[in-house]
Amino acid sequence: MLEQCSSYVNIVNMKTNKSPTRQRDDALSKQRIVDAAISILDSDGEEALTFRALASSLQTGSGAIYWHVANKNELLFAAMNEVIIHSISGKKQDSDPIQAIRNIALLVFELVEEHPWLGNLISREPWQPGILLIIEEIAGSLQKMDIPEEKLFDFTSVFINYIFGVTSQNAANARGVKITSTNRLDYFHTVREQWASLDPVQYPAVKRMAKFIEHNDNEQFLEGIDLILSGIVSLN
Amino acid sequence: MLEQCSSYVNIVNMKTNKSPTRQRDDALSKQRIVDAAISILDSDGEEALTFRALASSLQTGSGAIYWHVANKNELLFAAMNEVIIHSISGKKQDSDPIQAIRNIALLVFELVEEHPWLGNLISREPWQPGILLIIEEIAGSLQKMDIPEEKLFDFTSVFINYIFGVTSQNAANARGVKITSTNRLDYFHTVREQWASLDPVQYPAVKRMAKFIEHNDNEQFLEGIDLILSGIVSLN
DNA sequence: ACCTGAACACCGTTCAAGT
DNA sequence: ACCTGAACACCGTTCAAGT
Repeated sequence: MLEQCSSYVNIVNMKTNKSPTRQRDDALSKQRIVDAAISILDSDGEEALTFRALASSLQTGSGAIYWHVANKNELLFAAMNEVIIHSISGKKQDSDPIQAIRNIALLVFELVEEHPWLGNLISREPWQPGILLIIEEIAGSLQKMDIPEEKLFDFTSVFINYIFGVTSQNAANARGVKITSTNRLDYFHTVREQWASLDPVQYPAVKRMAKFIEHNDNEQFLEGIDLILSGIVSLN
Repeated sequence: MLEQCSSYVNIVNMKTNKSPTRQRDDALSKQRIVDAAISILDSDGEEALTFRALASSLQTGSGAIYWHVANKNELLFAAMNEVIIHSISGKKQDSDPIQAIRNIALLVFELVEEHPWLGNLISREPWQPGILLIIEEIAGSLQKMDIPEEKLFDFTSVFINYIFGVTSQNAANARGVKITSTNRLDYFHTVREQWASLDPVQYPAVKRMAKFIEHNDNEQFLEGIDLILSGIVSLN
C-alpha cells in the first residue's frame, strides 16, 4: 500500500519534473546538512548561509537542523573539515620535504581561493581535525629536514601563521569584489593610483612601492614560503 | 534666563552627584562615539558593542549615532585606526632597519594582545590609514636594506601577512579563554594531552611535537620575523 | 526518534517626529 | 542641524506540538 502510493508519487513527480519524496533517501543527516551548507557557502557566500535558507534548501523546518547539529559554529567547522580533508586526502606527499611544504602551502592557498568562506574559519580553531592535518603535513616535512627537534614546533607555527595569514587576507579581499583575470589589472591600477596619491611625508615608502604593485598572488605567496625555508636552511 | 536655569541645574546636579547636562560638552561627535566604542570593545569584547549599548553609554538614542557614523563597519575601522595611530605615532623608528622591523612587528603584536577585537579587523581593509602606517614602517625599513627595488613589495607583503596572521590567530585564541600567566601552564598541559592522544597513524609528527608545545608567544612570533629576515639577507 | 514552524530574544538600520 | 526611539527586516536558537 505505502509502496504503491510512493511509486505513484514518483511517476507523478517525474511527469511534473519535481524530485520524488523518497522517505528513506531524503532523511536528514549531519552529512546531508553539511553538504547543503557547503553548496550554499560556495555559491552565495557566507552571509547567505542562514538556518532558514538551509532549511528551505533541505525542504525542512529550521529547527530540524538542530537535531543533527548543535549550532551554527559546529556546522561551519564541520563544513571546513569536510572540504579540507577531502582536498588533502587525495594528494600524495612529495619525497622532498621542501617541495612537500611548498605543496601543502599552495594547496591550502588554492583551497581558500576556491572557498573564500574558509578564510574566517581556518585560523580560529587549530584543534579541528582538518587543521591538524595541515599542521601534520608541515611538521612531518620539517622532521625530515636536519633541524633540532626542539625547533620543530616554532618552525611549524611560523609556517602555519604565515599560510593562514595570507589565506584569511585573500579571502577578505575576495569578499569585497570577486577578482577575475579581466578586472585584475583594473584593481592594480586603482590601488596604484591610490598609493601614488598618498601624502609623501607620511607614506614615502608606500608611494615608491606603488609602481611594483602588480604581482601574481600565488608567486608572492610562495616567495614568502621560500623566504622562511631559506631562513631555516641558513640557520643550520 | 537660560544661563541661570542651567547653572541652577548644575548646582542641583552637583548635590545629587549626577553629571550636569552641559549642552556644549555633551554634544555627540564622531570622536566621542569612537572613544566610547573603544572603551566598550576593550572592557567587554567585540560582541558587546551594539548600537543599543553604545547609545545607552552615550546617553542618547541609537539612531543619533547614525548622524555621525555611516554604519557599524565604519565605526569599527575608525576605532581600529584610532588605536593604531595613537600607538605608532609616539614611537621613534630605530636607525637599524632590522631592529626597526622587529620593533614595529612587536608593537602590532602587543597592540592586538591589548585589544583582541583588532584581530578580526586588522587584515580586512589594507587601505585603512592605520594599516598603511604599519606597511609604511616595514617598507621604509626594507628600503634602507640592500635589496632590489622590485622585491620591496613582495617582501613587505610577506611581513604583513605573517604579522597579521599571527595577531588574528592570537586574538582568536584570546576570544576563547582569557589566558593569564597562571592558567597558561594549564593551557599548554591541555593541548599537550590532546595532541599526545591523537591517532599515531594520522598525526605522528603532531604527536611527537607535543612535548615542545611550551613556548613564549612573543619569542615565537619574533622567531618568525627573524626567519624571514635571515631569508632575505641570505638571498643577497 | 525525528521533524515542524511559531515564538523569543536579540541584531543593524531606518525614519517620522521632535527640538 | 541634530537627536529621539519606535518600527522594520532580519538573525540564531528554542520548544511545544506533532508523526
